[in-house]
Amino acid sequence: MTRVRFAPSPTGYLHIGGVRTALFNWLWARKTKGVFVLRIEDTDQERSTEASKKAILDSLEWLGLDWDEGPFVQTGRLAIYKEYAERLVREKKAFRCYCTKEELEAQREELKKKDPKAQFRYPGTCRDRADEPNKPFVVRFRTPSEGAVTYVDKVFGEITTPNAAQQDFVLLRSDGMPLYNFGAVVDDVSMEITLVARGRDHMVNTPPQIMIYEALGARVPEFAHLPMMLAQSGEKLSKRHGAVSALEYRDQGYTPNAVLNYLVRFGWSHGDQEIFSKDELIAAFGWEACGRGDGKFDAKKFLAVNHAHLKEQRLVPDDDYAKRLLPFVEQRGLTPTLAATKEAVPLVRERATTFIDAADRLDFVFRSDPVMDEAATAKFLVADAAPHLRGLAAQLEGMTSWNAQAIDTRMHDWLAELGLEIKHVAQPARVALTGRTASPGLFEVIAALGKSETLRRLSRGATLADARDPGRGEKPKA
RNA sequence: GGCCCCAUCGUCUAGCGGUUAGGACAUCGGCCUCUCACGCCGGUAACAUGGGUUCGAUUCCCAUUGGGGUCACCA
Repeated sequence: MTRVRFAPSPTGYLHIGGVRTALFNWLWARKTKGVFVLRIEDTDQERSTEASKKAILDSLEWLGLDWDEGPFVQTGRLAIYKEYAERLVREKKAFRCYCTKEELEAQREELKKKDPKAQFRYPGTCRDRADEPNKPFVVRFRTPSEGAVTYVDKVFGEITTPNAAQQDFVLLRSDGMPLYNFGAVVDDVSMEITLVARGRDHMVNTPPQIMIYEALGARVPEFAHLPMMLAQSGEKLSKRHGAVSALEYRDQGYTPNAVLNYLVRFGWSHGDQEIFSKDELIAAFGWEACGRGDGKFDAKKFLAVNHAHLKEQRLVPDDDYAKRLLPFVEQRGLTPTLAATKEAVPLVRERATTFIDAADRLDFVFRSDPVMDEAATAKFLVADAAPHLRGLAAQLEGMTSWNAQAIDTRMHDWLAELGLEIKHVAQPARVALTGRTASPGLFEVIAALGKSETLRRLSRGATLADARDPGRGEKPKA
């Protein structure tokens, strides 16, 4: 049984790099019908906050990365780390170190003075020191200076690191808190994790962690490291490069599966396929198709992927679309029903790149008096246009069946009689109905607004047009 | 600096010894067209460098260069 985990520390919002790590774990769990464990690594008391923890849970929930066990919280498991640490001390695989922070710091400074390039290594002063009651201590791992650790990474292949690169690293702080490597290993052992997938920035932690597994007599899990996602500049991706928090994308009107789709294609590929539903992702996912090179985040492609999802009924069905769109419409002070929202979705299906964009494009539908764009009004609601708008209204008034196709036919018949082309009336009508020069198709707009509302807006547009001199589009309103 | 890792269009990537080096985003033309989009057609654009191995290297090996990660009582 596969058991994987996502173990963020609650020291801020959930970063999209973190989402990617969670996603790869989640996909592997779902693909193998295994278990996805959520663990909160909150042993850094200074930086951990309850708000961050909530942001992480909210993010995962929004993204649909559901966990099967947890969330487990490390600060709730301190007794376990202590017990494991004591066991290692008893077995002489670890030892108590009574050196103070200041002493270590002084030694570091001393070394730096002699050779600025030399790296500080714990001198081993306490390795065989007798216990000293009532004196604070940390527990350090007794690292062998010879030999090497080798493991086979699921994406990077065989990795060998000499033990000489390691020192007697700290397992337990003097306040009883486990350090990352120790806490993670103890938890992964007791939660029976079979594969650890995480960012490449953790690759250096793997050898010492394997040492701990072996000292504990525990089975070493498999490891899979993911290449880094960097900013366009090549630096680490952070707030100054734009939106990096998962919830920001929610608030910008992205649909969760598109976020997952973009992130999964970053460092993983499946032939030429770019767009995936969640189920397709689960079916296609595998470590062998993961790349090893770091990459740069591309906001434009991300947007394009979101657009691709919003376009397809298959990926975002009308019901789902309407449910996610509605809050953005409400943000504009409008309160259509969910049903009305759903009816409007086809108008923007192929146009909207985000739900915010969709809400903007549909503003005229849900607002009884559409916001009239100044330039559009000045250009198209001119005196020449008034008769066309009234003529169109007259045609529509007589219609019995109200749908885009019928409206299309009726309008073209009418225009043919007059010897006009649609382009002569389309823009004035569009501005009268939507307030803008750009909108969904005119017949669809008319069909969506309904007869009485269409007639009302056309009449109002004609009135506005009357107020202008013929052929002089620049006149201000009276 | 030590240790570890990486290297195909601007970006994400396909390629797993022999290809006109493919796709997507972006970009530039064009078509479609009631606007905006969608869609369609086409263009520009990449194997970091130097050595090997091989009949033949983008592909395998080694260097160089470049980039990244990490060196805490953070995670």
